[in-house]
Amino acid sequence: MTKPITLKDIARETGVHVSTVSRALDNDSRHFLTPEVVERVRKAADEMGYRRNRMASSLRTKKTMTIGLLIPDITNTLFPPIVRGLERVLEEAGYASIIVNTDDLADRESRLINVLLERGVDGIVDAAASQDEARLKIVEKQGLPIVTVNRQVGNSSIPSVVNDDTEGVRLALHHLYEAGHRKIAHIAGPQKLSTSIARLEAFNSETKKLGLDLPTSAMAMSAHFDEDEGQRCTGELLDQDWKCTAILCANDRLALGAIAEIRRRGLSCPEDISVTGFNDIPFLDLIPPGLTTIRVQQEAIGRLAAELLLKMIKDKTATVPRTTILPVQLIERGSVAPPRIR
Amino acid sequence: MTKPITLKDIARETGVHVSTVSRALDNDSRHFLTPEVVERVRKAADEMGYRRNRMASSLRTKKTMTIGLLIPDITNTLFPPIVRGLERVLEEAGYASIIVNTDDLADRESRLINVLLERGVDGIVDAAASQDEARLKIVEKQGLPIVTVNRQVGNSSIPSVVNDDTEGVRLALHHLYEAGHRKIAHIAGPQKLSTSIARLEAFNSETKKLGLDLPTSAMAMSAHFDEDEGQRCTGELLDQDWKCTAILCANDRLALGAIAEIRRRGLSCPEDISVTGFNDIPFLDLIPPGLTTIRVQQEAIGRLAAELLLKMIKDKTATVPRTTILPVQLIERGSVAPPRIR
DNA sequence: TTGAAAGCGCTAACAA
DNA sequence: TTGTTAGCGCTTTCAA
Repeated sequence: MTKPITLKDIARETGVHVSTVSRALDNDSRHFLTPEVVERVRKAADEMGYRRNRMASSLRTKKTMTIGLLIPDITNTLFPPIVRGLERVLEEAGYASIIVNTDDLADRESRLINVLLERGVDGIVDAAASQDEARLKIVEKQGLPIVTVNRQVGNSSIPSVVNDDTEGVRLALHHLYEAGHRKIAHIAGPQKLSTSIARLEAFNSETKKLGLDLPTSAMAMSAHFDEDEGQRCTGELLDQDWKCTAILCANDRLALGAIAEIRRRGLSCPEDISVTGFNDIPFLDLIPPGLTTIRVQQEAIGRLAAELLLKMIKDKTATVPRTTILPVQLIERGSVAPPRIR
Repeated sequence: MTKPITLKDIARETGVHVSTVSRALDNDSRHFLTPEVVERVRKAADEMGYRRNRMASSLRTKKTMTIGLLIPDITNTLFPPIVRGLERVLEEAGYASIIVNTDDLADRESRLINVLLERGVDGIVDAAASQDEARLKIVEKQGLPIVTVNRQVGNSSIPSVVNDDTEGVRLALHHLYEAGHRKIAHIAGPQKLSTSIARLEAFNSETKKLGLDLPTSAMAMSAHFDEDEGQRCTGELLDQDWKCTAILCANDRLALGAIAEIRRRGLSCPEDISVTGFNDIPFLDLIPPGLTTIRVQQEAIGRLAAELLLKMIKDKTATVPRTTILPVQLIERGSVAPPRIR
């Protein structure tokens, strides 16, 4: 129960003024001092077990060396890699991060942004951005650097680092097309998320380019990115008269649900119906028939976002790219086969 | 780019002293004031968009309303549920959390504890505890509340919230025994972690109680909790003269590796060799043959740890249970069958 | 019930 | 090169 050592304590011990101690301990100002003093102070600080009180220094410098990270849900395997990527570069630069889970709930988002603001974060990385940018405008108005990752906010000017959703859908679609599929359905994600919107749009425009004439009922709308919704939407798709031979899903969990529903109906994937996913979450290779999917670079997204944010923090007037798009990759496994002739 | 409103601003606006404003905004002191003043101040604060500067208040009160969370690796699916459980109860109580990843590296652990200490966290939840308690002693000596979760530190007095590792092993072992297995091997986890140690000890004592006479080579030691090590250890087990009919693995990922290696050798699970895991990570039900495992309550662990920590923060002299053990549950799937008669 | 004043620990002008 | 001084925004005695 020893109480923390302060600069004052070290000053008393070494016989110099606190400001001298402060300078000796600050790498940017130590060169103002004689090496002997610096040495003496540092040694004393070390021996006394000094630890800088960042609250106090933040109060003076207006920098907390902390950034805020908004994510929808840390238990969703999509996000931890982003967190790691972020922390890798932030930690290096001396920043810590406060992570909050919004559950994709608007009121939670507002409340949690406030939590971050109260704690004086130097910047925000938003992996939980909704399409409503009102809340983020508040942040921008404070002059606080912010970047969204994985998702973008409508047509706002907030910089974002995202996956190439369009290319991913194109890749999956062409893969199905080349396997011989013409009647391809799409299970879209929740339309309040930019990723879902982008993927649905890509699906529409690419199928058109391919000359596929799909009924509107070829698109099923999921309410959540989960297995249950994948299952429900697949049911919808299979119940109608128009019969698809393949389902391109907006993410892996929807695809897993799709495969489950296909099986439940006594059909099989890929023999009766081919399925593709998006994201390439862990363990997909172990789950039969092996989901063919689009691999995204989540950790890279985190790293790039951190670098962008750091740049914005260092120079508030820095010009940063409005959108950084990361390449995606088709991962072929067992869930796609030529359509059955029928 | 508006700069933050301070108490001073509100004081000027409402014509009262800053200390009055402070009191009006503090639920514990507002009753000293006339309701009219409170009302007037609060209204002004609201309209002006006041947001408390927690750095400043922390400096005075020595409370940051922030707790630190040490985890080995957020991308390991075992930990996010703990984080959620923690945050659920901490957020409720007005606390935010700083999460750091130690990668189970001793020097990172020290450095990151220091990061948390510099930021003046009010308490620490350590889900990355190693067996070396030296680093945590520093924390305790500061009088800073700390609790370990999932793991315990040797025979220290630091409170912990853990799963019932012993019971879990007993459950899995008896399940195998009842299926007819007598030659049961164990793939142990890294012996620097308390969970691994506890599970290995339980394996030893329970097999003894059951009267199984196992050679020491029935125990393979993994260096990491991952698939590769599971595979390597299984190779070791299968290469020797003593032939096991079942492998009890210290966690699910080791078990997944074990199954892979069994298959690679042209054998099959559970027909030739039965396998059990520990933790019940997501998607296990979708991976054939369906790993029989022990389900642990990670989110509950997080919640309980948070409640414990809060109690310790509120009352530094509070007596808290040294160990809180959560019940575990056997989840039967397809990876266990009677041994082949041979 | 409100105000005045001090100070948390630190940094940064300014002075010497 | 070092010391002096002021003050970041807040809370909390003490006094009125």
